[in-house]
This record gives sequence, C-alpha cells and structure tokens, in this order.
Amino acid sequence: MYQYEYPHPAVTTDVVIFTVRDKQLKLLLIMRGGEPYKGKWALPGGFVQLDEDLESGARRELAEETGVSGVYLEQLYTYGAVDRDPRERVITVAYYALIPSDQIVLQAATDAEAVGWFSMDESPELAFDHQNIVDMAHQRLISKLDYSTIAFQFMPEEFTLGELQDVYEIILREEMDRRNFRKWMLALDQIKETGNEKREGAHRPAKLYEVINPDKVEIIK
Amino acid sequence: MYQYEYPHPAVTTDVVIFTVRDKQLKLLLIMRGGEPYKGKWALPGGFVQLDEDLESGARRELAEETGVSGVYLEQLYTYGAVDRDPRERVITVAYYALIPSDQIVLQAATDAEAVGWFSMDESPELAFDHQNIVDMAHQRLISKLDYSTIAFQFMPEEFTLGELQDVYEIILREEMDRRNFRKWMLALDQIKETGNEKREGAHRPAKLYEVINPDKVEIIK
DNA sequence: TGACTTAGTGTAAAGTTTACACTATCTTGT
DNA sequence: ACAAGATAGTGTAAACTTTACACTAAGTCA
Repeated sequence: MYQYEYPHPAVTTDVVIFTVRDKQLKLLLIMRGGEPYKGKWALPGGFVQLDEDLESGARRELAEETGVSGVYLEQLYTYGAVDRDPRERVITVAYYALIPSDQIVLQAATDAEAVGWFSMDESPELAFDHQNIVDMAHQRLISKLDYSTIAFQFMPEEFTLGELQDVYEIILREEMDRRNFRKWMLALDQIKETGNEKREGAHRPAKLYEVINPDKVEIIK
Repeated sequence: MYQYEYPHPAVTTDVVIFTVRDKQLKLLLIMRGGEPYKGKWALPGGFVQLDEDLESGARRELAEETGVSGVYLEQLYTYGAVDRDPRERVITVAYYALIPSDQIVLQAATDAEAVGWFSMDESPELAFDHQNIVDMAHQRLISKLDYSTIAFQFMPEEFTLGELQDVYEIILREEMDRRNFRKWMLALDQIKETGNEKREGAHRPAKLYEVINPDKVEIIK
C-alpha cells in the first residue's frame, strides 16, 4: 500500500501509433482484457512508474504491448477530465508515434491481449476518451506534414519520391502535382539520392533517396 | 491519509502568465514561502484537486495566487522528469495565460507570498525546472503570433493599430513596416473600427478597433 | 515491336510579400 | 496665429513564391 497526506490521481501514458500501409493511414489498437471497457479496443498505455520519466514510460508501454521500439515519439496533450476513468481519477499524458511501414513487427508483445492495425476510416469504437485523443493526434499529424519533415518518419531507409508523395497524399487526402512535389521536396535539402534504383513493375525504375538527418524532425518554411 | 495499491505521483498545474506593458513582455512570478526553493521565484501553481479537471485547477490557482481570472489559457506541455521536485515525484501540467495590460490587478491574492511582474529580459533565477517551462511558453507564444490571432489576447477592448503593432514588435523583437502591417491585419478580417478615436499627445488621433470574435483565437493563413 | 506503366523534367501565369515616402491632424511653444 | 514636432494614415511597383500544366524516358509483357 502507498500512503499520501493528500489525494493523488493516477497517471498513465497512452500512445497513438500511426503507420501508412496499403494506401491507408493506420492506427494500432489493443483489445482490453479487463474491466472497465473489457473487450473494447483502446490505445496502448499504462501507469507511469515512479522511477521513469513520462516519455520512458510511454516507450516502455509501447514496447511491452506492441513490440515496437526506437520510433519517433512526441508528446501530444494531457487529458484530465474528472470522470474520464470510472475507477478512479486518472490523468493521462498522451503521445503519438510514427512507424515506418517496413518495421511493423506486431505481437512481439508478451501480453495476451489482441493487437491490431485499423484504418483511420474504419476504426472501431474506443474505450475511455480515446477517440478524442486519436482525433487530436490525427489533426496534429496533418498539420505537421505542412511545416515539418515528420513524414520521413513513415519511410523506410530507402524510398522513392513517388512513395514519399503517396504518404503525403494518403494523409492529407489530396492529390499533389508530381513536378511541384519533387521541386518542393528537393528544395528542402532534407533527402539525397542513395545511388540505388528501385525496379519493380513494367516501367522505368525510380531513383532511391534517403533522409539526410533521419533522427531529427525539422521545422520547414 | 490517502491509500493506493500502486504508487501515485503528485500532479500539479503551473501557469506561465504573460502580459505586455511598458514596451516589454512580462512574466508573473510568485516568491516561494516554503521549502524547497524557499525565497526563490516560481510559477504560480499547485496541486490538482480530485474533483476539478486540469484547466479548472490551473484557473483556480491563477485566481488564488494572483487574482487573475477570465483570461486566455492554453495547455503547454507536461513535465515529468523523475527528480524535478526533491520531495516526491511530481508531474506538472503546464499552461500559459495571456492578460491584457489593462487587466493586471495584482495582489488580490489571499496568500501572503510576494507576487511580481518581471521583464523576460531580466527574470530572476527560478525554482524547480520552471525556467524550462518559461522558455517553452515563450517559444510557443512567438510561434503563435505568426499563425494565429493570439496577440489580440493582450489587447484591451479598444485599441489602435499602432498599439497592436507594438505588441507584435515587442514579442517578435523586430520592426515591422507600418503600411504592410495594417494591410495584413485588416485583410485578416478579425478586427473592426469602433468609430471612436484615441486622442493622446500632440498628433493626429488614431482610430480605435475592437476584435470581432474576442473569445476565440483563430488560426490564420 | 507495340502497348502499357510509372519516372522524370521546365516554364509561364497567378498570387503573395516586401520595400518604400509623402500627406493628415493634432498639440505645444513662440 | 503659425511653425515645429509628433504619430496616423495611405498606394504602388518589384521581388519572390506558388500553381498549373504536358511531354519524353525506361522499363515489362504480350
């Protein structure tokens, strides 16, 4: 038992995990194995330990529940409505993570809970206030495409300009002119040719590019 | 005494309060009356009650400690480093608030603690990790001037275009062309003439304007 | 070798942002 | 009463950025 002179809320971290695959923006959810909301889909997350900071806690939960590690993770917002959890007062610090489509190694998790990727178009009803959190993360992602290099976090080590443009078009839900996209992207000076080509399908092979500074999301413009 | 099966961190809210006055961006601080950091300046803030949500808690602390209410308040970031408070694990949800210069009613506070406004140029050493919080709030404020109407939150009900331009110039620390500033501001369609004039000093009187939608900070561009 | 598919490329028009200087209207001092 | 001094108020052209748009290149496959 832990005792305090004043009441303390519980603090959790929850993570909205995005990837782009099969021409869709997808979201990782886990099925809750216990009450409340048993059987409902929810964001991966859990209680913050007293000896780990918030981002470490989010990464730990991410790894435990989904097997995902070493990815881009950013704090989103902190949700603290009084009755957001029916058991006790729970404040959650929400993060969002972006995963390259070639790194989705599901079910390395130890927990017995079901884990699944859902298209943003057809995600199920969510536990707690998790739909709010997902909506806010989605909005933030869309905004950040415009003024940062966050989209690179979805790309594998080598990628073509066409694949990169696909990511933008899928998330922004709008077509972009190919010439203008290439001019813009190359002018940013954030990617460079690897010298390799991708030959696939009955057409001209595409040059492969890599991110110059893959660990940093730059603010552009 | 409050007992929990698992350890719970303490949760506080802290608020960075800005105003623009005397041609300077200023910050409200309170002097700590108790340990730790006794006698050091710090952000107003305090423990979240279990029956109030986070923003309500921030507003309550703001009112109690500074007498300020009804102002613009926005969540900034949540700070949770393991050792940011020497007493116990404390996670703080930081907010920032903007106050019109004609509304600064200091010391309506009941607490005996000293309260003071400090220029951002010469703010004292701060308790805990509060300097980090201030720096981040400052950065956010600067960014938001560019893509939102947040600057209106510093203005009284009626103001001149010159006064509004002063606010931009003080915070951004750069001079702006008067004609271009007016063209830009009026094109945003967010302020309108009140029909009144401000006559003050030995020069032509200035038209007074008011914000069309004063309770909402619009994203522009 | 022709049909199909995606990759790769430049230019002109439209729109936006920047630079820049003079007149208007008031107060104050002589 | 009028000159000096202060801030308010206004338009235009040049520089820069963004958008629209169509053809050739290099592969595979029938």
